Amino acid sequence: MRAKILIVDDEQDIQDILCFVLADAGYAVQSTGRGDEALQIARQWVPDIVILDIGLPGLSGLELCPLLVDLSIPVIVLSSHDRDDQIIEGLEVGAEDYVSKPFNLKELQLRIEKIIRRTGGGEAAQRITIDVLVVDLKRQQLFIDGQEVSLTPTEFKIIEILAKNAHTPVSSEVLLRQVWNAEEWIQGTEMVKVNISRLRKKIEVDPANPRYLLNRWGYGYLLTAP
Amino acid sequence: MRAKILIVDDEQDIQDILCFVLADAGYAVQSTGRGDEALQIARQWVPDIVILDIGLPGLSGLELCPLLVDLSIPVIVLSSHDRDDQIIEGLEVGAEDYVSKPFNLKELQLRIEKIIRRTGGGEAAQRITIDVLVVDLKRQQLFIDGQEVSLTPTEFKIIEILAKNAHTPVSSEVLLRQVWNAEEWIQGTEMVKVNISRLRKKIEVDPANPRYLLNRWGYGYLLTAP
DNA sequence: GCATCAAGTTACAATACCGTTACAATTTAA
DNA sequence: TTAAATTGTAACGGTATTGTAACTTGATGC
Repeated sequence: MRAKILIVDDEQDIQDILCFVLADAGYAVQSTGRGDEALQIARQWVPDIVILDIGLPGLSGLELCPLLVDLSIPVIVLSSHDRDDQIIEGLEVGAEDYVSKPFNLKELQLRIEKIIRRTGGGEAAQRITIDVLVVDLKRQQLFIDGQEVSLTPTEFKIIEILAKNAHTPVSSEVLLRQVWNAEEWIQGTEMVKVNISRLRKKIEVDPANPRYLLNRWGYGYLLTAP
Repeated sequence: MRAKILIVDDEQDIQDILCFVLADAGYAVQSTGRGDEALQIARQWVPDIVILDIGLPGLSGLELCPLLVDLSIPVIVLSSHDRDDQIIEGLEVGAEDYVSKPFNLKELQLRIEKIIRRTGGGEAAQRITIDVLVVDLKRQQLFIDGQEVSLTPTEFKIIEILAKNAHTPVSSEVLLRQVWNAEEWIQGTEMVKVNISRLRKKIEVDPANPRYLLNRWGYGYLLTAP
């Protein structure tokens, strides 16, 4: 899948240029000039990188940056060339990298590539995204449309296994083995049924007609998107 | 173990300043003005980071950089402010990061810390900032909103581990292992519970409804911001 | 339609986890 | 050495979670 980049800058010119160049370089790009909107997009779209102008009107870049870092999205901060202290501020609020304006496009691209290579290739997938569902394996959290849903340990284990096998059904037997470490089970699949039911109550709008956590009759359960 | 930094610059002044400042910041430092010598030191001493002036006489920085990258040592490139193309050259030969001369020392330090934290090399991350919480690892102090909170040694160890895993829950088992060096523990998690309780009394406004030091049922404790 | 089995729901009891308090043991500072 | 601070232990209560059972709903094949 193509890497997703979100551009946050109030200058329309810069938005346009970056959008064009980065889209041309093969990235999926979205852009906005407003901080609050950026946060919303970040939560729903979950970009791989955010390029953020620190001198943003409204919700300022300095405020926005740590929020993005909390979502474990790397941030490249843009700022004016002469303000030396802004570099430091930018790095202190947790930005992954810093580029000063007026910036060299090639430099920016190289820095983007570097981050993507690291976050994408380096460590084992920390989070799994299935449409609006985001499963953060490290933080043990589930997000739906950017909204956190609090799950109990067993519930999360189920979601984790289903997410790792997204779109394909997982049988109750496999779930029993993986979640409950049950090599042989005298009991039936009671626990699976009950926990699936509990899960649907939490993550589905209408638990009776699930949209994400589906069942394939005779095969098992699967996590998917509408 | 302290992180090791090798400084490669032909200007004696810069060598001296960097040596002094970085040694003061708690790093183990070596420096040289010659490219071939730098390579030799890198092979034998195996620094965690090399700070490399790209405009080096003899074996040039541009040639040296990829050799260091081959040794999987991250490189921060130093270069003159006005030469824009040097940034690109620097990044293209595999440098991890770039700082232009005349550089701001604080910026350089932050970039060093960032790389070290990522590569997991030496544990030289001096301070960890989580919103209004600042954990000073070197001085063993905790600040909340700039106000110092005095902690006992064990309390600080707990905060340190939680800070290093900011926003992600750490289980009692891990805490026991890391704080009390308990490979196997006959006792239960009593000490963890009690110490967390004591910590909350110190750092929370309302210990019964904590805002920073939270617990996620079944997962563990985490340090976060409201 | 009906028997059968998979799947969903509900309620309840057992359990695991967490927070607090008090007190003893230990270490540190004066 | 004494006093204070720190740390470990035990016990209790409250609450979230989990397993179990009974029952209902829905799908499938004859």
